[in-house]
Amino acid sequence: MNPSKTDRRVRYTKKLLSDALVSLLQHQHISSISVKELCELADINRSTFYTHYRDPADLLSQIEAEVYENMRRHVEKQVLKEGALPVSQQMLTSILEYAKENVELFKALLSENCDFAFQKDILELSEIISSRNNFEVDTKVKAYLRTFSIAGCVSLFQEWLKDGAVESPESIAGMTLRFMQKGVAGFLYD
Amino acid sequence: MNPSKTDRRVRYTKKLLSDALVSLLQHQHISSISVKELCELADINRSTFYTHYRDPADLLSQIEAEVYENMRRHVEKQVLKEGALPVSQQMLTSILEYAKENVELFKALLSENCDFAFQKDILELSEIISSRNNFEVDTKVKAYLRTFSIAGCVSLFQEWLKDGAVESPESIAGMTLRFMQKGVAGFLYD
DNA sequence: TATTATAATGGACACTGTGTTGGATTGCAA
DNA sequence: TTGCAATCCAACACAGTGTCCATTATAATA
Repeated sequence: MNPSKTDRRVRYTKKLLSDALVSLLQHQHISSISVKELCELADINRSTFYTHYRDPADLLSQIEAEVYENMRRHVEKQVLKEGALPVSQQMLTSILEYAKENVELFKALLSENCDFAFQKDILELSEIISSRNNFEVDTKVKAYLRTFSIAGCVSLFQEWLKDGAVESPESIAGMTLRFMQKGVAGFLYD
Repeated sequence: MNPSKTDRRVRYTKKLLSDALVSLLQHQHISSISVKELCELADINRSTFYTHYRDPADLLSQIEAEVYENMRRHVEKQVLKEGALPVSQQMLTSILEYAKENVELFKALLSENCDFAFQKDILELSEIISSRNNFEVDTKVKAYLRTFSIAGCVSLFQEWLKDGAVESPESIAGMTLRFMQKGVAGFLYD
């Protein structure tokens, strides 16, 4: 299908490099990862790396784009099912299930070791989802609220993943929505 | 007072290097900042840098420690004044005023270009402040709530600073507390 | 002010990672 | 089987690193 991936060798090489990068990102920031160590871990020749990517950040952005695309499809499917405008329990659960199936990957992409492009994508995605939520208010305050909520969400997910994603996606989704909608209040009286 | 700072030359050198680092941190991640470019910007000899710091991250952690100490004192003074346990409007306002007086510095320390040590310090500080808030509940949920709230806070502050800190510290403090306490609800009906 | 201690400078060193090249080798696809 | 593209491998000049040491400049203080 994808012309750049017809050759099995290419696919294999890219997979090895991606896996190696995700693995390194568990402990190091993207800008401190050298091409050399990445290639050694992936057991790929350094020259080969350069035939596919400009540098590790380039590889990262391609991984991000791919995962984002998967998430967008996930969300779209969910929207079709429910026609949901505000973020629903089901929507969030579905996303978290996908994350749980790819723990290491999501841990890496959401962590401080990445360039936050992924988090910015999520912010964008959330704007698309709730864009029709147009109660007319000061847009600046609205922007602050969105920033507050999404950052809170993402950090909560991070912690969940870091601790091994033991709780069910459902319960995390429910908790997150309560925090978003009611803050501390939603925590106390429930 | 501080024996390591008796010599004026040392103080001056350290100041130049700190300023240069904060300036570079506006646009680059700490782990991508080279000693060379840092010294060129500060107009300090590279050898001199090494007599004071191990690497740029070392310098950063010293800056962080100093700012954190200032913040801790700030908070303590406020606690004495009010004996406040939950974070109060005054407490937050006071912190934000301090941040506004040092915009570039706080932008750098809170940004994605730092190692998050500072944000972790803030999390710790918040735990100290609200430690006596011991309504007995599932501590895991409580931990998630704290993560959610602090991350939201920090991101909101980041955005405020990035846009030039035009709003008053009071209004930002008020908004933040409403978000924390009531979430979206606190935004809608007010 | 003159003296002394020490901080900063500037140049040199070996070392490591970078990005590129050209040629040899491997293995996919048709 | 053959042709072609992907991978490997060795070598290259170049950048930044961290550590010297001799020299210069300047702060502290007698």
